[in-house]
Amino acid sequence: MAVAAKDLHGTLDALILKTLSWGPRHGYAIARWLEDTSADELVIEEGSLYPALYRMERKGWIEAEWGESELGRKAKLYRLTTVGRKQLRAETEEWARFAGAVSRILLPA
Amino acid sequence: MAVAAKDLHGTLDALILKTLSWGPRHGYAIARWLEDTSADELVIEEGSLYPALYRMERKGWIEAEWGESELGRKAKLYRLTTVGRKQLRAETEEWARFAGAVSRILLPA
DNA sequence: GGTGCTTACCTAGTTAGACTAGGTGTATGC
DNA sequence: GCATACACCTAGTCTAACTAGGTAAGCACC
Repeated sequence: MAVAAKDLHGTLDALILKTLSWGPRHGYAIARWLEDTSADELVIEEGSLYPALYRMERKGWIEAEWGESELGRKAKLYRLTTVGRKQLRAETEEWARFAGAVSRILLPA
Repeated sequence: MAVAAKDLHGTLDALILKTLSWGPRHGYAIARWLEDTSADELVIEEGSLYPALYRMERKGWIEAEWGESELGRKAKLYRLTTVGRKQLRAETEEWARFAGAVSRILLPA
């Protein structure tokens, strides 16, 4: 059984932005999608998720609106802004460079 | 020009352990080696490095001994312990899983 | 001999992100 | 009636890395 990463090490924002790049989603669904897509290798704690969403909303990367989930429940739907899309590109690039550099040192060629 | 990563996001310990796996080195040389090897994509701040070395010494991953640098200066030489070597394997594996999961989500296939 | 650069180490205090550990309320299934 | 899943929220803590300093020795240079 895959032991999940304990710490998202600064990648949470990028992961959320990427999730929303596929279309608007509510918080709970973002967490579920990331966990499913990573085969539970990433675990998104709610105590990390919701503060991150506020942070990103304040920064203008995402916008929220109350609506309904697929199951008909009250849910806060988030979607990417133009600034957020730009931010996603920047963070993706930064991740590629960082992860590449670390991997070249840590992992066998 | 490569803009260096601002934050090592929890990889510093693994990077130090890996550096020492090639043989004993003093703190300053560890930083130089990592920066050179990553073509300056990783920057090791001294305010991060020395506290990390203490942390790792306390945990028994590395051992220190005063000696001389290649240039004949007083320097504290660190080397991996058996526990540290085991820790390096664990952290490398953890990094591979984590970076893989994040990359599969963020980066285009 | 003074000035500046590099080597080498160290530390106090701050920041930021994710965490733990709780809480609310609604709906569904048994 | 009770447990579980859905969906959101928050206070407080932890940790790693950061900024921004400092010490000291050796070297080159004029």
